[in-house]
Amino acid sequence: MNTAILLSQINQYVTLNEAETSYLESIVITRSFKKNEVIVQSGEPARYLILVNAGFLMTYYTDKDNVDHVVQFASNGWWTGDLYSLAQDVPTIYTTKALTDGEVLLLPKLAHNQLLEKYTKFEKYFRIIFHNALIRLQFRFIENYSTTTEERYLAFRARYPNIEQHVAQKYIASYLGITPEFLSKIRKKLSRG
Amino acid sequence: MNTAILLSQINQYVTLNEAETSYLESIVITRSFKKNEVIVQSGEPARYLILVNAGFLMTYYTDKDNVDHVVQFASNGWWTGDLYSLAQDVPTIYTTKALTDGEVLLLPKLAHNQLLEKYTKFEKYFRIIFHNALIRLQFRFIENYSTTTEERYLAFRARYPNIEQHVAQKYIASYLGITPEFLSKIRKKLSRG
DNA sequence: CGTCTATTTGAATGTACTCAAAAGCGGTGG
DNA sequence: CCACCGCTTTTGAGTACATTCAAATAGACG
Repeated sequence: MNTAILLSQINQYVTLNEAETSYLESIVITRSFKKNEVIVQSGEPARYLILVNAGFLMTYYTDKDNVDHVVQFASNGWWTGDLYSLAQDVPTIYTTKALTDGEVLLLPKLAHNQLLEKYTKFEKYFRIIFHNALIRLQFRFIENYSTTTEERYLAFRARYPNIEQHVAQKYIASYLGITPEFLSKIRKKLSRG
Repeated sequence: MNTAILLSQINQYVTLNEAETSYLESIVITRSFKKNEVIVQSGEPARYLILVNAGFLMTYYTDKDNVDHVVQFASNGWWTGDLYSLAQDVPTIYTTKALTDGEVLLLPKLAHNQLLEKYTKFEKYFRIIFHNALIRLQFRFIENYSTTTEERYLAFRARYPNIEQHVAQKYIASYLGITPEFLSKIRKKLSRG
């Protein structure tokens, strides 16, 4: 089992001893996936926190008019998973799908809770992880209010240069909150100007 | 010093013993404020996590074109403060201002760090707080993509019925990400139809 | 090669914005 | 207590950004 990425992720913020490391390794599940495979299906309760070990994933939700909206692209070292569904045991509205072949580590809900209870170091780790995720989401939020769509597309390309090659433009449009047609027009404008 | 709200806030998620309670009480600072007073000024590094004890606050940031965008209204029992500025010691882009007379409890940055180190129960508490804040922000995010502006205004009114009376319409418009003129037109339409 | 899906292009439409002016409202001083 | 001042809200006209719908073109993959 390849937990190197998980451990280096965690050791950025806390220093795990042997007991903590081996306990963690004993409870995570490795799962490999193929391109286009669905890792988490909306409508079912979320069961895992997911860490991407290799490859690319995207997560989208389906609104009441049956339109998909991409909310996250995830690669190497990124956590994903529906915290709300995990906490409340309600069906998740998110679907997570593979953009490439790859591998994830699954941390089952129950194991996660036990981990927090058994070693407070993981309380600290997840406190920091949630803290950082909150800051990033706040940043994305205010970016939406103070930049044009064109600027946001350029920022996206700058921030995730290696994602664009794996994902259809319509999903990038969805992530940016615009239609594929309009993204196509922005790209045309940029290539001319 | 009135720490009742703080303690009941925290005891929703963890159970503090006497040592933890009295330590916490020894490090928070009470500060009362008047309507229109600025609690935190953008441009300076954030120094406190802030819990509202009484009254209403709003937090907004000022973008590169000098336009204000309201990001949060806070009342009784709500935390506020710029996590990024606190963590990185950079100037905050947010200004926090009083909408009414009231009182806040201030948790200084250093005291917060000491609290986390000294009692791991607070790691758990803040892990949960950040976790919940993240879920709420994710929800707000997807709401923006899948509802009309009119629906968002109605949802806002339903969610914060007691805030509308304290705050100028232009700030609600700002919170919703629209111009005051457009909110006025939405309201006219709603009152007719 | 053919089929299916993604992307591009264009025309018509709609949603929200800008700018300007009028009306409403609250607080302050005479 | 009322009149005035400054700020907020309303209203309207014109405009810009982004959407919808439809059709043409390009690409991917069996």
